[in-house]
Amino acid sequence: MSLVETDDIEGGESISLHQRILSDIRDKILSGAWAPGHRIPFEHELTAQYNCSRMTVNKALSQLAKAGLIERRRRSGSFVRQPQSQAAVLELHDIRIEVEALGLPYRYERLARIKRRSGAEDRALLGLSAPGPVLALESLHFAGERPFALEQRLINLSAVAEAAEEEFLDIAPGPWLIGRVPWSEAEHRIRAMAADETIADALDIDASAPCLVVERRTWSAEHPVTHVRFIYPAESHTLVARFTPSQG
Amino acid sequence: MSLVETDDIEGGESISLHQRILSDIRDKILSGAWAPGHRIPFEHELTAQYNCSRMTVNKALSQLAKAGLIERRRRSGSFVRQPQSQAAVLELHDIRIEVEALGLPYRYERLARIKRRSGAEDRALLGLSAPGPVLALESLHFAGERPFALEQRLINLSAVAEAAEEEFLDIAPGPWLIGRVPWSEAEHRIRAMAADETIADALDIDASAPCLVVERRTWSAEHPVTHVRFIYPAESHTLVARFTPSQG
DNA sequence: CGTTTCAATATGTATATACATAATCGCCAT
DNA sequence: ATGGCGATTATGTATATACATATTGAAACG
Repeated sequence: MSLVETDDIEGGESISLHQRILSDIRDKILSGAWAPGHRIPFEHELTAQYNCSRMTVNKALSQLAKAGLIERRRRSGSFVRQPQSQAAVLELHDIRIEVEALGLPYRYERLARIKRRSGAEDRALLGLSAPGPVLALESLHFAGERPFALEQRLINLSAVAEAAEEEFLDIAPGPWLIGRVPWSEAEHRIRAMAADETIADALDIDASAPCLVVERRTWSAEHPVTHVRFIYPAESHTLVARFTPSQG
Repeated sequence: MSLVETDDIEGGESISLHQRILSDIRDKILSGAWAPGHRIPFEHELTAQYNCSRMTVNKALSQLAKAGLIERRRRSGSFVRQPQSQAAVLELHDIRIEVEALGLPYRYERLARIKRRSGAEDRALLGLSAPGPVLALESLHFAGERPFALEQRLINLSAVAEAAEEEFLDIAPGPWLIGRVPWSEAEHRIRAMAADETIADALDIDASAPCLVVERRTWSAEHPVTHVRFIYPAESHTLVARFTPSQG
């Protein structure tokens, strides 16, 4: 009814008001319209603007605060934070969940898919001793409009034959592999790197900008399954891992 | 109601009910008490258990869903999700051991040592709510002739009073703290960064060269102990972490 | 016997309200 | 002036309530 009537776009898109406030503000921040340090409207002002209750506004703002986009100060208001703090967890690395945890729409796009006989480099990455068929995939993960991560993956077709039949147009290789192939061991390598031209191009960042690189090799019962390299723009990504000694 | 009365340790720490529900459930899941697929209590059951309104329960569950720990299905209930955490193993690394493993001679050099009352930034890094004395240390770790890592550390003197008497000229803060302070929890943040001039100078690399930054916060029994930031030149360092799925 | 319909149920979203808490501003007294 | 103190203000948390929506299970129907 009159609740959703703040001029809808002609899509008739029926997203929740809460989502609408959230993305409105996020857009303002990410587009730079509201620079870091800028004070965003008070809850009661947003309440008036969107013609809704304070609880609804509050929930949206709390969410933005938890995502690290804004900082809230009692009696003073809410302020756009310095860009940082995109949080992710090292544990299982499902990019969709990472992105959605930030409250951003997730999108996946396959860039390339090549089936070939493994060369020396492929074998080194996968840890194979003998040549064999491999599938090389390159894809992009988006958070909203921006590229979030570039994925470069090798799949050992000797270990996962069914992958040869999959196009990976609609599903990312990570989720596809999970559940299909029980993994027994994995190794992460994490490092920093300057973006070369190809990477900078794909991620839409400056050439030689610093990137965080996470590589993972996975084995299943001694057989190499896959090698994947995720490349994140430095400013958009921080890995977070929390430990407690021994017992979980 | 017996649930709510666990009542405060003598810190008077009064966390919100919402936080309490959240961590209760998270603990159940992460400890394995509630396995993947398990149906967690309905909102109205939790409402009864915690003697609170549905909104409060709903907020907590929504948050868990957004974090990817549970999945919510209308009419059916909420269920623990599949991908259980692999206990992340990035051990607290000792730089001396890293360097010596490379077969290079290790050397440590303290650059600065300042005792001060914690400012806002110090408190943010350590996670302190009230001001108090802290020790700020800056040191360099060498591998052979070359700087291997720059260390910037804060020690909470309220938690580790003896550190105030130590000069840290001959022993690095890391090894000094280990063994003296049993830690109960740690959080790592890993990211890439371009070196600013100060860092480039200390590490003897080009300005704006990519660096790997590892930050760690450590707590002992709820008390913040130390915050440390290691900055490595990108080309000299890769973190390696190896997991085996935590059997459960 | 299969299909359609409908009511029951659990979650999703929103409202109005209330009181707590922290930070700030301005007033007042020294 | 100036240092302290109370009033004001914005956020933090919780409540009770309402209705929407998706899904399920069972009843009604052809």
